[in-house]
Amino acid sequence: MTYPSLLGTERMSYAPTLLPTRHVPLDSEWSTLSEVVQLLQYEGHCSAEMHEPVFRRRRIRAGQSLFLMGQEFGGLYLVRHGCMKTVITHAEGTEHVIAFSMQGDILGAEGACQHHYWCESLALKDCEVIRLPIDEYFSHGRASDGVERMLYWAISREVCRRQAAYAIAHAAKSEVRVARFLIEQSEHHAALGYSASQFTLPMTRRDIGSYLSITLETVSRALSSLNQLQIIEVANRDILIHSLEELQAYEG
Amino acid sequence: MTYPSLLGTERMSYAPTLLPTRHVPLDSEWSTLSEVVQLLQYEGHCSAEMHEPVFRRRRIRAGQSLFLMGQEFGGLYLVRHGCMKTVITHAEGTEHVIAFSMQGDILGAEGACQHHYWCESLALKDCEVIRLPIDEYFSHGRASDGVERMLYWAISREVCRRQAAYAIAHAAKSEVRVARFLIEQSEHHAALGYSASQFTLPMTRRDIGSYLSITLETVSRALSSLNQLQIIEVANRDILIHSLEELQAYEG
DNA sequence: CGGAGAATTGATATGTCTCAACACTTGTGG
DNA sequence: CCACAAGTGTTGAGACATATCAATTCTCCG
Repeated sequence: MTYPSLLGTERMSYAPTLLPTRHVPLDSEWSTLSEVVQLLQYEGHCSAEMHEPVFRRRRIRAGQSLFLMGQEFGGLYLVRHGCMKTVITHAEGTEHVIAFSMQGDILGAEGACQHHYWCESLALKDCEVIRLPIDEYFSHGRASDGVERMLYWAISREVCRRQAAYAIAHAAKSEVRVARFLIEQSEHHAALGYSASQFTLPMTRRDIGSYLSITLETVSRALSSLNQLQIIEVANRDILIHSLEELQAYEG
Repeated sequence: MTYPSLLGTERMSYAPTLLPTRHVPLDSEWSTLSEVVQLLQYEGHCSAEMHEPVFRRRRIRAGQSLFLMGQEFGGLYLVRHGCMKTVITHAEGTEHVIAFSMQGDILGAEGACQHHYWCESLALKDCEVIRLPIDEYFSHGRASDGVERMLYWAISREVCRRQAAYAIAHAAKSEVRVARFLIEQSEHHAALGYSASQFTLPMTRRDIGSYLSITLETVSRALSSLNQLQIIEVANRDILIHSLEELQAYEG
């Protein structure tokens, strides 16, 4: 039911990291605005320095949390490598997956209007994320160099993502939900330049089920069913989509 | 199945309306930044003029659309009076309600990172909305007077709302979904200074069902069930919550 | 190799959908 | 003002999909 590897969740301090200070920790690395713009696929303009290493990176090992529910807001995070899942834990202890994030995705957007994160983001595989200190931009009232606008643009993109996820999870039948989930994954991979027809899922059937509001057994059966229909080929977490058209047209 | 009153959907032109031009239409009215800040319950700072009438209002009669799916983005809208619903229409023609919005809520947030609205927002009752021309702020590269930041803050709040809606619609049992929906409505009313325990729903059972991914019959049965349990009292769209605690604790 | 979690598959239980009938509400026009 | 129509809401019976419980195999990792 629970993930034992989560027990080792580490916290971090949120010292200002907008610019490298005199004492740069040996294990830290920094990203440039240029890299951030590229990862976000942002097409707007930034007048700030593009090639200075000003955005701190952070590694998260599989199973570890980036931030916890209720934790003080410490900025957005941009996924550089790896795969994360974001969950809400209800009072009764039940976990609910609300998003899977990969390269170029934003984490923590729901904390930007609050002072706390509303959910927990944790790594499915070893990850590297870039901290985007929107909280510092916000509180320091910095000059308008286009960076803040880019960060808010990224947040508004998150609204679209959540909306799309909502639509996927609301399809009538479980097999259709699973089909649309696979399409979402496929498109996400394609957008990053990877194969749209062949990929390995980083999450368990239970996670997929939680995301789609169905049980893990139903996810498994749906995948087997789509497999038998020759629309996809499933081997554990390896997915091969034989016909994206059939998958998109699939309505049960 | 469909709403006949929607047929009369009117379109409007999106001429720049940031400042009143020489030809102010007789039927138009304008809101001040002060009013917008108050409606949004925004606590940040704006250095712009607070009491100039710069934000155009627009009336929408019950059943009419504010914007349609795929329509070119023309800014955010802030609800001043009335009640709206936002729907996605799928290729097959099925409608899916993704949000109900009332006073102080933002519409069109998903269009801010695109050039088009992704969904349709239409009035459940006669409404008045205020246009927030974030598109013009964005394209004109305006000075940093705090207004743009406020608009993006409003968008980030939308991420939280969508997330909350997601959690509500993902509860295991239909009665729990309906219970949580009522709690959401109650809290929304309370936040606006209205009664948390007594209110009239502006939407049909079908709309509620679409929002919660259940059928209208199931919504009706759930309400009847909660009524019989003495937790609430239902008479058509009039809701009286006898015990908010029991409603929150209700798990089937 | 052994153990724990992950995944598949089956049998049964249960909740929701579907189809249907009926009562209530609202708005319109004679 | 009433009759009527169309939409809204409630309730019931049966069909169907998914959840639940259970057994087995697979996979990964120490």
